[in-house]
Amino acid sequence: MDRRQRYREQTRDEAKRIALEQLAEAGPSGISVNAIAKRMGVTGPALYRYFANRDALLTDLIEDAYNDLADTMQGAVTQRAGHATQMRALATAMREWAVAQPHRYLLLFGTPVPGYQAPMETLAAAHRSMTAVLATVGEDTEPANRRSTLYRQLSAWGEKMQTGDLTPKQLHWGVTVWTRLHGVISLEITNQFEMTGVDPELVFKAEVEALVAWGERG
Amino acid sequence: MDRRQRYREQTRDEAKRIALEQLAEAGPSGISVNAIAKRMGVTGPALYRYFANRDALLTDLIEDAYNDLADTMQGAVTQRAGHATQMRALATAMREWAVAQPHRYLLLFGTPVPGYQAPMETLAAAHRSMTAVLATVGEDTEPANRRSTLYRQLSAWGEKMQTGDLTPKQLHWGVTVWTRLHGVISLEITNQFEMTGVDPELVFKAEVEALVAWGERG
DNA sequence: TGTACATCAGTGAACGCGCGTTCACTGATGTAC
DNA sequence: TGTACATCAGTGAACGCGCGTTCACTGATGTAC
Repeated sequence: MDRRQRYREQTRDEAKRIALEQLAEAGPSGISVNAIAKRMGVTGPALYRYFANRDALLTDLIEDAYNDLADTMQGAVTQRAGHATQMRALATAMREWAVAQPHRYLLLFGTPVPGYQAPMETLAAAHRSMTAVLATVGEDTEPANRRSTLYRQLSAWGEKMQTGDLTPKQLHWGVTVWTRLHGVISLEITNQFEMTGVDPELVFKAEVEALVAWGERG
Repeated sequence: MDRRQRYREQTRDEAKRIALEQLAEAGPSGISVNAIAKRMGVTGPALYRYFANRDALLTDLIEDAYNDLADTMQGAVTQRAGHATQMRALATAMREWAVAQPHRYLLLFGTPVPGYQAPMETLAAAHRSMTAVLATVGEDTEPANRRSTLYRQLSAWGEKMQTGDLTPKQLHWGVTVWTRLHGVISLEITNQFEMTGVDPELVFKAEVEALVAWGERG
């Protein structure tokens, strides 16, 4: 029977669900094995049947978040056609995901968890989001200045990521999309706009349109 | 005699210095009253003569960091002339400050410290950085679309901040400078560029030049 | 279908540790006459 | 200049709490003949 295995997965999922609630309420350092167990109606050591230790649990949460975000962004892009349309869909999907669950976004891109070293497994999941961004890239018409250090580094990165025939200029565009969207989103979900009375969503949309305009200019 | 008072300040400063070391090593949650006292060769309760409690200490660190960053940015801008030159100086100063002490930058703009509510005092310090950004703003020639929601909110914010005769468009420029610089800087100091092999400084410089070019276009 | 054995979930005690904060107290440093 | 008093820094014990993790053990669930 695999009833045991199904039960194992349910228990793991419940533990992670509660861990996410703790993350939302008290940040990464608020995630406690003992407290999770107590809320599951079980003693602390019981959870060590399901996670090697606290860090393993954290790794699971991080990997899940990367994958969830990447799925959301991929989904937004692949269901649409045209670079401008894809760009807007990607940006909206990314922001809405982050605003709906700021603690998960900050788990990935906020202050690094002290003493925690991300294992290799999470890297693959992280790459998938960048792939979605690169799907919104337009054509590259002008010949690039291949001699600049930045473009050489971008080329090397593109080869490592197997992005196929994307030029350094296109990769640079992808990076810029990423940093600009992150800039507005991260300031929004850390409440930095609060004291200004300015709606972060409007700032975000304006930034997206600036990107679209720039993208169409080539 | 004010020997006592000078001694008080020295003790406060030493406590804050050690707190910053803890912040660098173990994040905000790694700041511990007892551990600070121990490293000062004193018992835990002694520090309650100098700080009402742990949150008051945190508030001090945050206020200091805001003021330090604002001073750095103000200094970079006021010593130079010309919008493009000021823009480059401001951006460089901001990035170098953040890269030199990422834990302090993240204390201000990273994941909010759970359970900590920033008091009003820190707001004034926060505003000073934005003022430095707004000093790099160019002329506004075109008439703005004053009917948009974003521009109305920006106007209200400008009046509240007493920015004088800056137009909504110029305020929007200031916000955009802020979000774009923060986007690259925050991803750099959370090591998100590490796995790409791309030098964040080059990405940053390219972003600054894009801002300069946009600023000169008007 | 029934019995013997293996697997595994969960318990409870324990280890060693650190935390923020209060309180009554001692002893040193300053102030006023 | 000397003495009486007030101020203040720091101590040590205590409170109540939570943490991650280990270990030997019980009892239930599954598997093999």
